[in-house]
Amino acid sequence: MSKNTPKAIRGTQDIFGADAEDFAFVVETFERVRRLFRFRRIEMPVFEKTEVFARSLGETTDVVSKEMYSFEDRGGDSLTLRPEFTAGIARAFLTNGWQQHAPLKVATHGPLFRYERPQKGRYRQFHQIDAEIIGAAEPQADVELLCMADQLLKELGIKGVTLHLNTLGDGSSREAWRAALVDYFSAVKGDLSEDSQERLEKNPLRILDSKDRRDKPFLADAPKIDDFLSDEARAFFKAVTDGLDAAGVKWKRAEALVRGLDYYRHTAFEFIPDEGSAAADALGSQSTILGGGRYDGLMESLGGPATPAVGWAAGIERLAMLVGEREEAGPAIAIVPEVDDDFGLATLLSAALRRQALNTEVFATGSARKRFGKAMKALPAVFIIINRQKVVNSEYFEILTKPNDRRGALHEVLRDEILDGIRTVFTERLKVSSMNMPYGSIIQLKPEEVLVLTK
RNA sequence: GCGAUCGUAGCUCAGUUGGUUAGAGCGCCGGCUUGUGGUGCCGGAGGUCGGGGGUUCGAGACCCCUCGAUCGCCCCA
Repeated sequence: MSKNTPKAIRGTQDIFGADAEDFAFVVETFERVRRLFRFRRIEMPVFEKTEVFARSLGETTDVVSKEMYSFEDRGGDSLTLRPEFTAGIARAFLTNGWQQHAPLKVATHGPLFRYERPQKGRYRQFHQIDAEIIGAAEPQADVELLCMADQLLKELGIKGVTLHLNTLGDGSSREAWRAALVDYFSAVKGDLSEDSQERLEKNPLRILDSKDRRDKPFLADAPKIDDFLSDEARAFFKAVTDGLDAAGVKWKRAEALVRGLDYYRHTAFEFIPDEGSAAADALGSQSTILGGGRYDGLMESLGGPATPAVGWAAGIERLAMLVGEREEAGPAIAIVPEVDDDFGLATLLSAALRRQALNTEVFATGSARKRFGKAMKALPAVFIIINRQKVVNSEYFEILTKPNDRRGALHEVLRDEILDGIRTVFTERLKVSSMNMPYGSIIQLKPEEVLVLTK
């Protein structure tokens, strides 16, 4: 590589091969589960006016104050690449009059941008799947959303992950709790870590999940949200947990679980790998794989009517790390024309087979030997080798259908389907009633038959 | 924004206390062998050792800066 070749931007990734398969598997599974739960697909712009994020997330949050990709466009407007989905969806809900569809269940996925230090499972351009229920104040909405998340993780085959659940109460409960925490921690401020002293000013709730040893002694006796919950908030949370129990979704109360962004109320949750699990190992310090909560305050911060809503998002890269290696599957059929003159016949066959919904790849570069070697490496279920033979004065073609023994067991079931497909192509084209074609059979075609085939 | 480790061919890595034309395996290209084929053998292309500066008779190795990667902290999915 020349030193003049531009490099990828820090924190971005080019995804290829097995990793790309993992990524696609996550997205495809999400799409399937989304339909099962009847969430409607939406597409959102990748950038918005900066104020969309500044007003909804809160000016003082780290995301807004130092992690946004903001720029001025040619018209002088301040725009920002979306650092999350929720704010943009809320904006769309308000500007498009989607109130008429409320309660509205929507889902989307795509890239997000945050100027952060890259590390394991964390990038500057990263990707999330996202689900939201807007305009539903009932705890049933929280339950349905969590059921969907739970089923998604199960269908992805991710094990050793637990739903950690908490309530932040309604607006007034949350404020009372926050004030009590500030009082409590201010009294011992000098003994707290520097980080937590700062959090005391900016985000006191966050002190609760501090990892610093100096903070730990004070955490157990800190004020609990449960002592500040209004009767309504308590009833709401109970309805959520009862619903989860009814649906068979396992959960664990996590009193220290809070949300960083200002707009959250009531339910807050994260799916976190169990300690010592393979999932925890694979993720390093990026422990949360799916997180969200209720954000009843958001719409008002954007100047809209009070609108209750609840949602979650999950990092696709993180999920992809947990779904296990998905190899790129080999082709069903590999076609190897031994000489270039037979490339036309190979093209004809591949086109016909693809129309039969059989994925097919043609190997036609290098010597016959190399062609076969490359076809081997692609691990097809079946080979079709086109071999031109000369016998005395006439020329004929041999078409050899050969199952791949190397991965025989894997393709056992597939083979019959594949050979059926090949048989169909030949019998239809040659207008013969049937064609015997067991594994390893050789079909000899005269030039005039090839002519019929290629017509 | 802070800290630690690292950066040699397309990939995975060797490269001894600084000492001649920087190596291997895999991959790629070509040839031979074999001849219903996945093997073996031979050959070839491909590196200003991330970039810049410095120390030295001499730097891939040492020092500084910078860029990037990885893993933590903060924050967060």
